[in-house]
Amino acid sequence: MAMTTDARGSPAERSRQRRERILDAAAHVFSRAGYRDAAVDDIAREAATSKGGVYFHFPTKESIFRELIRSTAERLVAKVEREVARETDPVLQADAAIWTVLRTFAGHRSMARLLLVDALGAGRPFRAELLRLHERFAELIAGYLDRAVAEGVIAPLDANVAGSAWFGAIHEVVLRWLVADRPPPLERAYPTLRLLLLRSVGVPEERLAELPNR
Amino acid sequence: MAMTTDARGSPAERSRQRRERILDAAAHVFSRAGYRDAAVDDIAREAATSKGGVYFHFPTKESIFRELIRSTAERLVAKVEREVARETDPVLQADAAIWTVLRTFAGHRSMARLLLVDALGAGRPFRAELLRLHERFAELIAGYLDRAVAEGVIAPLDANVAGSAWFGAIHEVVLRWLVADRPPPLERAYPTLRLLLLRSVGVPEERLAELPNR
DNA sequence: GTGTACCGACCGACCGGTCGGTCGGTATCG
DNA sequence: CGATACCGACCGACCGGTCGGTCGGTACAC
Repeated sequence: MAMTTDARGSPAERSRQRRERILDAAAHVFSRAGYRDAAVDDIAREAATSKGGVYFHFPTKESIFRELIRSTAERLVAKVEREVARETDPVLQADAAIWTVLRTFAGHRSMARLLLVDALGAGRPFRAELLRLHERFAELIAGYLDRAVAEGVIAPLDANVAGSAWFGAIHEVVLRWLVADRPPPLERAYPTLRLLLLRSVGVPEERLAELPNR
Repeated sequence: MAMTTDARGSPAERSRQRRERILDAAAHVFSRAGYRDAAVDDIAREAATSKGGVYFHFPTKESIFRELIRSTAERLVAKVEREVARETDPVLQADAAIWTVLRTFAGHRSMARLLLVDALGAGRPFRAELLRLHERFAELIAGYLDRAVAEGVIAPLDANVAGSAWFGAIHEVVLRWLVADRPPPLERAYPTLRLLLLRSVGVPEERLAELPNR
């Protein structure tokens, strides 16, 4: 009845799956131990393969981590942009972005750990990459704010600083949730955070009153 | 005329100076290479002493770093509290805190690097310590906000979330300044940041108009 | 004043462990 | 019989920490 081996699919397919298994294991190990303290041997063990097996699929330890970060961030950005695109009003777009980020992180705690915590302990090159990621999010936000200014919804402001500040505020709130012992649901911070952020750029109180409930 | 040796002061005094020299060198090396990549030999070389000399004054590499972080943070918190105490109005207090932090970091770039960037790459125990530091600052801010609420200057809000958000916003703006190639003066972000933060908690526009110029 | 005993400060060769990466080999499949 | 995938023993760089030893003072006796 049950197959005696799990040798399903073509060789190419099996190889792809193995690669994926290694990536999954790596995500696990990295977010448990941090980049430096995660040994390739640990990843190999958790992926039920060997160090040689890992190095067959990836040239370096660093490349595993990079790929993990890149694809994770990619998915998040895409998700945010998709949700934002469903709205046309800049205020609602900003709100949707905040909500999507919080909700996604809330549902993927270890992914969040990887992206926000571990990547920092990984040495120079990663920090640079991570900071570019920060920048990317900050610019995403700055873009929405600029459009809000252009449409006259809010008064002009330095969108770069505001983008960084928004990103930093969200980042820190998520970080606190990540490192707390038994944290309340992340979503609970949403109403306060949304109010703070929207008010900070001068969205008028009337607009704030008519925001959707979540 | 000039002394032929630089052997000034009592032995005890010389020892204290040496210790200080090592601490200075460590700050340098740590903020250049990050904790993990900073070898004790490097610190020794930069302090014009030897590894053994370093280990005479400090029990472990970790202890050097801890002392550096602790004393630096201590000084900053004390400075902020001193500046805040010169004001009585909660809004002006918050403004003074923001200004003090920005101005201090602006004047001590490598110190800021140490505190905000390197400490993160230093492994588990430091991250914990660093996060307690975040918490401390966030609570400092939350305290001011609570008082502002109590005095009826702003409407009630979740001061914990707001404290984290404020801290995160400031943190990120400073971080961006730290890692930029040739950044504009950090103080230039101050007007925007101050406006964002104070508005975010609902300080009325009239109050914002009467803030001091810097 | 000077010999002597002592001590804190400092030196740097060395040890031991860790870990990323390599390489010669083997198994499995088409 | 090749090629692809995989294995795991091994290498070597690196680095925190140790330890036996040196050296410049200082105190004190005489």
